[in-house]
Amino acid sequence: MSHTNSPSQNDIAILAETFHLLGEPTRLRILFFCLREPKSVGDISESLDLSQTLVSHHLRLLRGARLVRRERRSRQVFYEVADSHVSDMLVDMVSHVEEDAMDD
Amino acid sequence: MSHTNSPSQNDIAILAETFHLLGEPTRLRILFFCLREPKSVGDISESLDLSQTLVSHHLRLLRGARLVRRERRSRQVFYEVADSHVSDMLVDMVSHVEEDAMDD
DNA sequence: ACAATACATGAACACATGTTCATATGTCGT
DNA sequence: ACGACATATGAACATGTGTTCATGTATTGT
Repeated sequence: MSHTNSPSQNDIAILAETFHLLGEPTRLRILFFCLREPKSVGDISESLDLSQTLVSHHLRLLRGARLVRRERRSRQVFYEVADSHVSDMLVDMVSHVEEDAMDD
Repeated sequence: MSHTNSPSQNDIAILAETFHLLGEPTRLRILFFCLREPKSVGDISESLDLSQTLVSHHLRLLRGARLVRRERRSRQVFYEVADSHVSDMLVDMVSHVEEDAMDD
């Protein structure tokens, strides 16, 4: 049974909110950085060359939409892409983009 | 061979631009409306209850990112989701969202 | 050529948002 | 308890963006 009917008003809202959060280079970089394993805020900040404050702000938004998980380890806080739905989604989108790039 | 390396700087930019365009309820509604078959601007405008001007503006952005195609038929202009990459992407995202909704 | 239909474009405005600065909160070692 | 380290929060600012209004362009029929 293939899905031909249009998504509900609520689905649209959730989709839009999700896409909106993903539609920002800095946030995307953060997400891909902690796609495979949990990364500390400091690690993200240094590795991506972003201010700690900025990283925290973005992580808060991502966590609000349940795109990342939080885990405390003593003084540091580690973030990781929330679940396989999200990571699959991101990986799928990369393949789409890379395939599209070949069409030019 | 599964894809574990992070996307290039350029991929990030394209991804972000794409997600950004999708992260808007009005644009998403337009996209899903002309997902299966070409729809005229007037049809989109009436069916989704949006001003014709607004629809045109959004379609311009969507076309700029090659998310929709244009086709003239005499006086009317029809738009359709550009290709199967884009439509698959949209359909996949809907399933992700609907599956996630079950987890609550 | 003119009017009418269908769509596109540009300016303008209100509003949202990414970033920075300053500061607060939490956690560990001593 | 205190200082140091790691992260979070709030205000403020500049910039971006969705929407509307007014107007322009293209196509068809007469």
